[in-house]
Amino acid sequence: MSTKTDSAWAEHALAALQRAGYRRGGARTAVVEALARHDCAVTALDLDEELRRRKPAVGRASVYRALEQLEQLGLVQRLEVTRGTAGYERVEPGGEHHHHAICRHCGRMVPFEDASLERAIAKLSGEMRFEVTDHDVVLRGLCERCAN
Amino acid sequence: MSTKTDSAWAEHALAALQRAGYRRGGARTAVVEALARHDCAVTALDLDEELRRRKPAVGRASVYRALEQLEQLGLVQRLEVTRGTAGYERVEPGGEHHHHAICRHCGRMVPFEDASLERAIAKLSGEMRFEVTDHDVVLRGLCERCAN
DNA sequence: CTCTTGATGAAAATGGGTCTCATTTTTGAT
DNA sequence: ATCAAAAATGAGACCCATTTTCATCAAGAG
Repeated sequence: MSTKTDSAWAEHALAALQRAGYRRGGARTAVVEALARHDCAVTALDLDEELRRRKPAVGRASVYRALEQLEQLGLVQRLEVTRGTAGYERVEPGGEHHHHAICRHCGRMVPFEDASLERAIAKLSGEMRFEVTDHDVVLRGLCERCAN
Repeated sequence: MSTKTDSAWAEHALAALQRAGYRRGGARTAVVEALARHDCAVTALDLDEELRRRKPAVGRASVYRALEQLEQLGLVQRLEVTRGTAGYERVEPGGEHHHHAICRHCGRMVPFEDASLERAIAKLSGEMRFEVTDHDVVLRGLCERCAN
């Protein structure tokens, strides 16, 4: 969970996109680079605003398109951060990932990871008559600050 | 998971609402009864459509209001069924609940429950500096039919 | 270099979900 | 039972995240 740009992920993602048959495009690349700069879920509109003002401005449609493609390829994870708005964050190639506890009151997201949780899900996925490719766990409640 | 109306839950919910200080109201009661008739997540708009045409028609605002109040009291569980639309389903008084595997392709929801998963989440909730009141687990992938 | 096709952005369209407000019910107090 | 205060309700306007449209541009095959 460093705070600097995860250029390793960016390269990984760009390569995967090319491999998937997508052409090289400025907008999509900009979205990938922006995601590489964020350590936790970002809203599509946040990215849009962030990329709108750039030499060649990136359009909102391109942001959404890129996010969808990245999600499809398993390069980013999508989750609902507040009623009606989704957040996106990169998925590390290794497979390790975290989940989130979201405060009902202030919206703060607290990331966490837990091996036994993952184990339970993996076991379950194998036993079900359903081809599980992804999973999402969201804990809801009150964060430390809002608990009072 | 019977297919007939769960009137026990309806009574439970109505009582809880009253206990919470809400007055008796036709619209809210209608929403509770409608939820009691569904065994798995229903969309707010589905409920709206279902209740709109009734002796005293129920308005959309009332449906959303009732659902929010019910969710607040832990009587119903909310989950994102498709991009941008939430589904609601009753929570049995006992505390036992199920989660869902949602098909990326056809949207079908397959409910499931797993004790070790719940155990992992409970343990985690206790260890975190966060007051967890609810949790959501969603598995995504392809259902039996769409897997081919 | 040229052509085909994917990529892009601006703007309009969608569509859940929320808000407002005038009106009707509930319910505690009289 | 009667009343007034407060809550509940429904229609419709409104909001806002996301999607679609479409005209234009650029990437890459040949």
